[in-house]
Amino acid sequence: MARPTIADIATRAGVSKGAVSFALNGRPGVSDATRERILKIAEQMSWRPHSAARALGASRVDSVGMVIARPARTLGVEPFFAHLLSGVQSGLSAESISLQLLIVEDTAAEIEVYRRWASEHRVDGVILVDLTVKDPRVDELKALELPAVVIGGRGGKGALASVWADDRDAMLSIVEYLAALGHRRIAHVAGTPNFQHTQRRIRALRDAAPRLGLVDAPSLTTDFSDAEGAAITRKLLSQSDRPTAIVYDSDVMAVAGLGVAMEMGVSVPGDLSIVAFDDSILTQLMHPALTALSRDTFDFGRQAAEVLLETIADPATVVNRRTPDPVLTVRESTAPPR
Amino acid sequence: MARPTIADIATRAGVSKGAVSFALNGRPGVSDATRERILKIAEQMSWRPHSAARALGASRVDSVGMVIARPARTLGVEPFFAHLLSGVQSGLSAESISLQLLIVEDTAAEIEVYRRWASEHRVDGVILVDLTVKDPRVDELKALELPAVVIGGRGGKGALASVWADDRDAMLSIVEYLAALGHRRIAHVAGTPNFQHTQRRIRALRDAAPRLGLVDAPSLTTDFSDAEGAAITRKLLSQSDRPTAIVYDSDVMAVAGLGVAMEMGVSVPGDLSIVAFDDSILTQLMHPALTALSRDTFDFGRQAAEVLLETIADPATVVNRRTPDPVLTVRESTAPPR
DNA sequence: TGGAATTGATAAACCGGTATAGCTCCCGAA
DNA sequence: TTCGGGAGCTATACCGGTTTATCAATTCCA
Repeated sequence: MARPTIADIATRAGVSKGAVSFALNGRPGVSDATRERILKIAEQMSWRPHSAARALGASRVDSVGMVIARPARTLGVEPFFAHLLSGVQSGLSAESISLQLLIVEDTAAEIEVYRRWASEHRVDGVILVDLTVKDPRVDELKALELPAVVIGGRGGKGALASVWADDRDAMLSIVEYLAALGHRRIAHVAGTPNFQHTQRRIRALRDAAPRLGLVDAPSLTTDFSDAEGAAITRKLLSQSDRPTAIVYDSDVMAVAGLGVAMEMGVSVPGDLSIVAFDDSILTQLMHPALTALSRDTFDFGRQAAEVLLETIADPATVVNRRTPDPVLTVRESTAPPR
Repeated sequence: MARPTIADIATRAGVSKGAVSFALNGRPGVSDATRERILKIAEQMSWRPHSAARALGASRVDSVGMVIARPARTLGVEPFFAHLLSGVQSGLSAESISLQLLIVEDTAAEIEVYRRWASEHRVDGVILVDLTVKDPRVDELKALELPAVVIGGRGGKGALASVWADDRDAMLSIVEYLAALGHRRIAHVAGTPNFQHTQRRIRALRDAAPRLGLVDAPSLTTDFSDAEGAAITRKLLSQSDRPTAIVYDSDVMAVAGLGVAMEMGVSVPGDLSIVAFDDSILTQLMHPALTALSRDTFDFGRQAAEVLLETIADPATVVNRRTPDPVLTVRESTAPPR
């Protein structure tokens, strides 16, 4: 038999389709003996549920979606998404729920995808990344009544469930470390200004500056590209009172910055300390290897998956789960200023 | 109305469900006038097909799968997959078919996924990457009768459809360039020996060596990791008659190799020329920037999607499509030997 | 002009599950 | 002894589409 259905199992077990359904889904309605027998037969016939049939009957598709709205060009460089994806999948696989991944160009396209997914019943819920200030996706998803979890930012006024890390504490751990080394001129090459986490990091630095006695602590926003990271670094290092330490919001920009420093004859870590806000193999491949903030991205994804499943099961309660703080991995690119 | 069904449309148009189905799918059975009217009503009610219902009735799910069997750790570094994915999606989006992505640890797990997908009817076909010699997945997929397309290697004895690049020509373009510069000692830091493309590259180099008058042209296999890339480079550069040029099978290994050279005081490109077999932002971030072989990975993915859709539509004919040859992007890491 | 073929539509079966109303036992309490 | 009630199971409707058998009305052609 090509592909057994529950009807086949029912015939073989001498019971009704309904009884088989009850047995296979572990719900009351059949005796333990019958259940046992049915399960054994299903196993023998190597039965597997037909996802579409189940989706149609139970109005859930056992599938969640994730849309990444970034040009593909800037994507693959960062291990961040690969780790995140793996984590999400590991969180989903326990319930054998599948993941639909889509890479699109911008937020408008992303919202279009959500609309389509909702109307075609293709996913039970979605995972959001790269939350911006006043993010239009939040309202859209609420309107579509599509369960969602936000990664890396709070859902905003209790709107969506979220899994978030404390960017503020993370930034503090970096600058406190640099200040302890003796740095007083610290610059911050930040990411896109409309990202929530960019804002939080900028604010954290600004707030901490007086307490740590920082002379100057500018945050300069970029588009996260290596080109802008390099350009800003060049500008910073050309100043008369140049910073003795630079914090980069991504590993790619940090690497680009390191390149600029070397080009300009600024020795790292002698004349300049460099810290990356994200860790990856990139930071380790460099000479000197870069001090970086490492977080457990895999676990991040796993938790997001868990929270999403909870949200799907019970859309009423909104979970906001905080993940462990990232830790600073000190390597060769940081030292006391000369 | 929350979500219109074709029954709703049928009522409103004063026709039967069947007529609506015919009209919406552009098949004969309704007059042009009626079709027009039905389409307009569907549009007005913003109807979208319920994917599960359609899947159940038409026994196709409008979804294809792709499994990547690599530890997540080694994944995100290479933009390769991000570009490939984007390309695949762009090829699929024309037919609004969705993509299921799964990252697993090894081939055994990958095959398990195929079995599950097949039995649960979750995908109409799959895209295979990283083909090995005597790849067990090929036979498995044929047994499951799951349409598939192989990326970057021929399906083997006309088994599976494929989209492939000519690794042989690619390797030749690199070594001929190096030979023209005057290099006679060229080493090749290859990838995993069981990958088909690794084998093809090794063979291409070996075959070309006599013709180009190469004194020595060893190929050394690795696990694609930066660690092994660095270790092998160290070994090569410690030899008394060390190579004047090294070709790396991946950009990550090339970067690691560059680091080793700098560490050992071997100047690049003065004492050593370096070529990477894959291009990415990584190679451009380095100092010196690395000469690398660039291919249009996005287009690669797009073509794979197209071929897969053809294969799903007509499983009988096996397409083997060759993609344009990659081109060598010369940067600062190559020069004539001293 | 009459029978065959074609067109345009309908009703109903079907895909493979889930959910529910209802039926039959059997047990315990009144 | 009877009746209420729960356990165990069956029959059937249902989810939202697709597909097929059927049929009436029209067109075609000899």
